[in-house]
Formats: sequence, C-alpha cells, structure tokens
Amino acid sequence: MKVSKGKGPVRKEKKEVLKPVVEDRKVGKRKAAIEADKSRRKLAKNAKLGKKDPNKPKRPASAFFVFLEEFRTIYKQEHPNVKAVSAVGKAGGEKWKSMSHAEKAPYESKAAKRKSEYEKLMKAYNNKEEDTDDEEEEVAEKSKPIVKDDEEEESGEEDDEEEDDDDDED
DNA sequence: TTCATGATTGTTATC
DNA sequence: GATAACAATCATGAA
Repeated sequence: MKVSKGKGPVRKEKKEVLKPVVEDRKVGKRKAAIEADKSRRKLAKNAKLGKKDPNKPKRPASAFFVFLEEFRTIYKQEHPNVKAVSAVGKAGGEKWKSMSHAEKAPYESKAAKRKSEYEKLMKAYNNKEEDTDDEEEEVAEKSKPIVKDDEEEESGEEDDEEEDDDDDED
C-alpha cells in the first residue's frame, strides 16, 4: 500500500522547485542543490511537525552514512579545531569517492544489515497501522447506530498509541 | 530557549 | 523510470 503520508501535497509543490535541482546535482552545481535542499528541509520539518510519526522507523543509513559515522570520529581526531559538520561531510564525500569497492564493502554490508532491520521494523509498523485502522473502523462502525446524523463526520481521530520510543539497535 | 543551517551520498518512497 | 525526501552530525547564529 502506498500511503501518501503527508508528503503528497507538499511534494507536488516542491517538485517544481526541485526538479532542476537533481539535474544540477548531476551536472555538479552543488550550490543550487544546497539552496534547494534548504527549502526542502524546511518543508520536511514542517511536514514533520504537522504530522509526526514517532512510531515510524527511521531510514537506514546508507553505506556512505555508515562510513561517515566512522569517518567523523577520525576526522575529529585529526582536525579537533574543525567543528563544522559541513567540513566533515565534504571531506567524507571526497574520501568516499576515492575509495575502492573493496574498501566500501564492509560499510555496504553494514548498510545492508541495517536495511533488513529497517524492513522488519517497517513491516511491524505497517501491521500496526493496519491494526489501528481496523480499530478505528470498528469504533466508527459502533458509533454509527449511536450517532444520529450530525456528529457522524468527525468520529474518532484518537491515537490510542502513545509513542513508545524503542528503536534501539544493538 | 528553540530551531534552522550547512555539506555530503545513497537509498527509499512516491508519482 | 524519474525525482523528491530523508537519513547523521553538532556548533553557531538568529528569532
């Protein structure tokens, strides 16, 4: 099931703005991409605030991000004065590009592991969502004979699940 | 005090 | 298939 979780309308709006961005990225015009990224993040955050899904599993780190985690600590040691995350990202990106496939392999396998975990979590998450949906439907059904006609519209937008933040990886 | 920003690449989700 | 969105990080500045 493809659910447009809040992204739908937002994305459409952004699509026009961001369309050239990816091209720019391909061509190498980072600046344009960065500027567009800004607005993206803004909107993304707004979307988050508008409809936050605390239960939704976070995306797994890609191989590059796994590498970056490690790279950051090394970079910090080598450059204790450099605190800008942008510098680390830049350096990490350059290094990543210079690495051979063999060097990337361990990070890729780690990323794959995280990915499979993510898929598991997503399955559970989706099941939960369906459950919630069912429950809501049931509630709605039950409410039907009770509710005459006026209040039929807005029945039961209750989230019975409080967030149990529990995404701890080992 | 709270929140956005910057910089990177890869992957997922959506259309 | 194309493209938008997001994943981590954290000092810093702005509101």
